Amino acid sequence: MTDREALDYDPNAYQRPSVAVDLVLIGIRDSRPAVLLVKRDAPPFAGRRALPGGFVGIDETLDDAAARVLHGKAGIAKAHLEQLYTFGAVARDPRMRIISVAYLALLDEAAFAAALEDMPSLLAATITVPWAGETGGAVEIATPKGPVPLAFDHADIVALAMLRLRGKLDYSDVGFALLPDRFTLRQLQDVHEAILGVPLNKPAFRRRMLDRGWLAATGEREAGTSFRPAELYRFRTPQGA
Amino acid sequence: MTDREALDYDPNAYQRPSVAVDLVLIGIRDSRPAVLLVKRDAPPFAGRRALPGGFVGIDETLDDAAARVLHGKAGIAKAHLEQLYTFGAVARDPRMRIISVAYLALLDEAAFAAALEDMPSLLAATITVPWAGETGGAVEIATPKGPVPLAFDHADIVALAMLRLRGKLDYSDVGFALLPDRFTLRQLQDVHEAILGVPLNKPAFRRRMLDRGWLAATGEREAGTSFRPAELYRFRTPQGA
DNA sequence: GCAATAGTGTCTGTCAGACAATATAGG
DNA sequence: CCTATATTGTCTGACAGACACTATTGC
Repeated sequence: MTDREALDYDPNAYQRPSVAVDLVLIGIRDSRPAVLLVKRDAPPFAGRRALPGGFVGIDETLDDAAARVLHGKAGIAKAHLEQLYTFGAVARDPRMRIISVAYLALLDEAAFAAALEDMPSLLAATITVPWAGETGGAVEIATPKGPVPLAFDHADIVALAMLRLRGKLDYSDVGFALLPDRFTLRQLQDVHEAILGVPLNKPAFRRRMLDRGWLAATGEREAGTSFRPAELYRFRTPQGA
Repeated sequence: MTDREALDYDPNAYQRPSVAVDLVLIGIRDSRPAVLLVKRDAPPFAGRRALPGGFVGIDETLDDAAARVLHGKAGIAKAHLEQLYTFGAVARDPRMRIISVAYLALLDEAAFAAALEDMPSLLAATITVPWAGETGGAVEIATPKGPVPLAFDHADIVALAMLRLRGKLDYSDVGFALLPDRFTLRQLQDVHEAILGVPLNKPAFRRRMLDRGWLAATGEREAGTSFRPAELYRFRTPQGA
């Protein structure tokens, strides 16, 4: 029996990796996608920015660990959370073997701003996706002061998060997770344009969204405009399907 | 400092979960999707069928672990392998905490048959997906002798694999991973129909596939038919995009 | 020539993009 | 009335489904 085969029978005989979750907290700021980052105090990558993360407890599910990090490290009570991908390169953390389950977390503009307010240690950086079409290349993560290099393989994780977001935007409800409870069609279109990085045709967008049956008109109108106010809609989880 | 917070700072102070990979080996048999299963010898679920899997070594990546299981447990040298999802329910294995990274592996008909031949311990079971539209419900896994109950949460993993396969079929190259190097358009359509579970329109399917630019005509024809032989095509990885 | 399937042409409905016209709120 | 944006209407081109027709091979 080789060492490799022994792994199949006696997991206790071998060293186990640590398992962590890392969160890509995304919101829309000034019509651009942005991500919330923490600052690392200790080596490796001391001083660099990183995704909020934490180890998975032996008695907690991955989703629970993600929710705990969301609450503890970002001070956010509730957000759309979905598992993204699991990163398992051997040397992705130079200290020891850590396998990281990445989660995508989506915040509306108010929740994003509130998190920044409540946790001054957080930094918001805008994400720019070079229009590389399908294949997910690198993304630029920057503040007005300049680019923000990330620790570990976290830039890859953000890039994958944007790719996933783009892919799911049109056929799933992720777009609504970036908006408040009530929103106008223009706000919804702004979110889609920010994620996709391209302008969209207004009448076509309206038709498509309304025909999907996901929107319920509230009868209310937005306030505070100096022009014709738009109708407020609410996301309605699809019925029959 | 609470126990939870301590996890963030000292991973060695707490027990680590084991990490495994499980493979959903899918091929098309008799125009139906099928999966390759191993038989469990030891408890829990002794005697039941399960997905081939193994623990992840401390010095191997997740992809490497998946390739090792592919080779060792299924006797397959090469297949399309892609990470599917990571399952982390606390009690998914009653013995101990095992987090499993599920992989989707796609085999063409010959490779599927060869694996069955080479490893007599493998069982091929057909997968039937109830036409539940989008939301991924349960799938039926059965042989001609009857339904095959799976160990652990492996039935959920197979269900997710089918959902992913259906979702990616039309816009990615996964369909070609289920076919040999050279194939006819009819074979390609058969694969799509088997995965989607619905008949497709022949002229529209041909147009769509040829317009995508993924197919290269070989000039050769299939042999052994008693009627007009179809042209053989080869998958050509997209150029410009 | 016959059987059976490969491959093509054409019609039609659906739908997105483009463009423009109309509606409406505050000032 | 004027400004700025919401909302709607219409035209057009791209494309999928339906259906029928032609092509080709073995027998």
